Amino acid sequence: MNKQWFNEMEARIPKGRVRTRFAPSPTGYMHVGNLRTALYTWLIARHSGGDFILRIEDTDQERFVEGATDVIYATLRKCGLNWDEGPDVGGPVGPYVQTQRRDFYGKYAALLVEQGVAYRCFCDKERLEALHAAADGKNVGGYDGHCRRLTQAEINEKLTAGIPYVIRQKIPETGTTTFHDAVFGDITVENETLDDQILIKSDGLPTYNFANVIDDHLMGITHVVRGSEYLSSAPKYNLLYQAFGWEVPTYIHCSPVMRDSHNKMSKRHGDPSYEDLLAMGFLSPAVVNYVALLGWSPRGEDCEQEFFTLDELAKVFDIGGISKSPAIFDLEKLKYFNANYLRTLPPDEFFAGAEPYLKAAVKNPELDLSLIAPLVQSRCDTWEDIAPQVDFFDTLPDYSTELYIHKKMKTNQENSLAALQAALPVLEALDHWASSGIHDALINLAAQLEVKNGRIMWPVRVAVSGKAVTPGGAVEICSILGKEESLRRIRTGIEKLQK
RNA sequence: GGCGCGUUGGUCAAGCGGCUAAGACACCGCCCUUUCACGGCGGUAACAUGGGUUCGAUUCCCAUACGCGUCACCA
Repeated sequence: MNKQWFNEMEARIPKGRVRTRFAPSPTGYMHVGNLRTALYTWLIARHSGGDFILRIEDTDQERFVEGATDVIYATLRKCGLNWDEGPDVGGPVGPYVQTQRRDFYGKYAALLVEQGVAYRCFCDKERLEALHAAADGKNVGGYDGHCRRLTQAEINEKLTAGIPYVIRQKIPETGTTTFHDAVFGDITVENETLDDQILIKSDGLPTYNFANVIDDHLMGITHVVRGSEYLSSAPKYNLLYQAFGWEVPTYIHCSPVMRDSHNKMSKRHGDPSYEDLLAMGFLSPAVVNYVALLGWSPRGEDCEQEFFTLDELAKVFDIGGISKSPAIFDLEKLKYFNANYLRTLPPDEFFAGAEPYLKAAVKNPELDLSLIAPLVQSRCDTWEDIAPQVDFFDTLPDYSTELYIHKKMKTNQENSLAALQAALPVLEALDHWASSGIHDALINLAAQLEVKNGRIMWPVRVAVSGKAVTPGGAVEICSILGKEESLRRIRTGIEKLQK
């Protein structure tokens, strides 16, 4: 065995700083749970001024999906989760794609075989399936250790015969193994319940569990964030680290993000991915903010704060705030976050984001969209809420005169007709069409007629919008529509009411 | 089934032996107001169950129930 090579690998490992990694497999898209894992991983690194590394785990060739890595890159970028090392940017401990590291795993596995901590297994599929069938749900788990007992002569014989083999980890038959997790604490299991798991598959590629241990060590990873579904395979890692004499990183297992109390969020159920949420009109920072709070909460003096920028999160994020129990993804609460982000956007940024949605609903080039935008800024959960609110600017909907009836305003069809008939000449007389003038004219009219403002405002607003609920009031709408169109709509209202 | 993990209001959650058990979303009411929204104020609503330990348990321990995960040459 080439000792020199192992020493060189060790020498590359950066020491003395926090290093975390996000290690997705390119098998699908970025789901909310993945995003959260990436976020926590990034936050832990940034909190300590450490390194955040991107590693692609593509050891399952059957599940490889073309283009999936691009989605990962794009999502991470859009969220602001920048990485210091990765397949595209390189780094001191590359390569950062597992299939490009396949020789490494073989060498370390051979080392374990040499030490007697792992062994070659020549059992074929049929035998393993028979084993499974015999076990049939009984408490005898996994592999029976058949090839453990092969003599060296038998091994050599099979090797020269070219029989394909895997390399399995030799788990002690007695005793217990204790594994420590930063979220779940100490977990102790009986070794006899542990399976002699496969380290190297017969295609020569490592299994997830083995590749993880090797890569995390070789890349100097100090904190491993992953889903709690890996919790039960974690104790076996300790045995591996022990065998190599390596330091075990801090493990942080996170409970899943659920769609309801029984099921995880999943593409299969049609749950939205990060990309889907953006397409649904959500803002990336709002999604990130909300997702951060699904399974983590700030403690101490920040414990009542819920709005955080990425930088603020990096500052206050701590592992102790991660929750053990699963969290249900609540679209209503995401909407609340999004509405808040939308509202606090500077007006020009809001307009920039809203413009495409405004254009889709208001085609008339005469109308100034930049005047409509501020009207909807405090009235949207997502961008998608814009169009249905502003479409009346484009064309007056055919509405029922019932809309003129309002209990609190004390309006009905008759007095609305009168109000419109009174308002018409007053507005016609205005030669400068602007909010303040329109406002004063209508308020003065109300005063003159000795009625509450609403008695005039409500009918006018209904007449110019054809809706019971509108962004902005009569004055704003009239001013945006322009004199000619406003008067035309008021006349239409009068006609409708006269019928 | 074995093993592991979890369980505070409908939801996210604080709490880490002593509290009238925070806060947020949603919901309801009031105020503001020319509608709606925003904003302000207030309200309804929770420690899964049973045993211990303790002067005292949401908090510690043990059962039970329910839920989740895992028992692959998938990650």
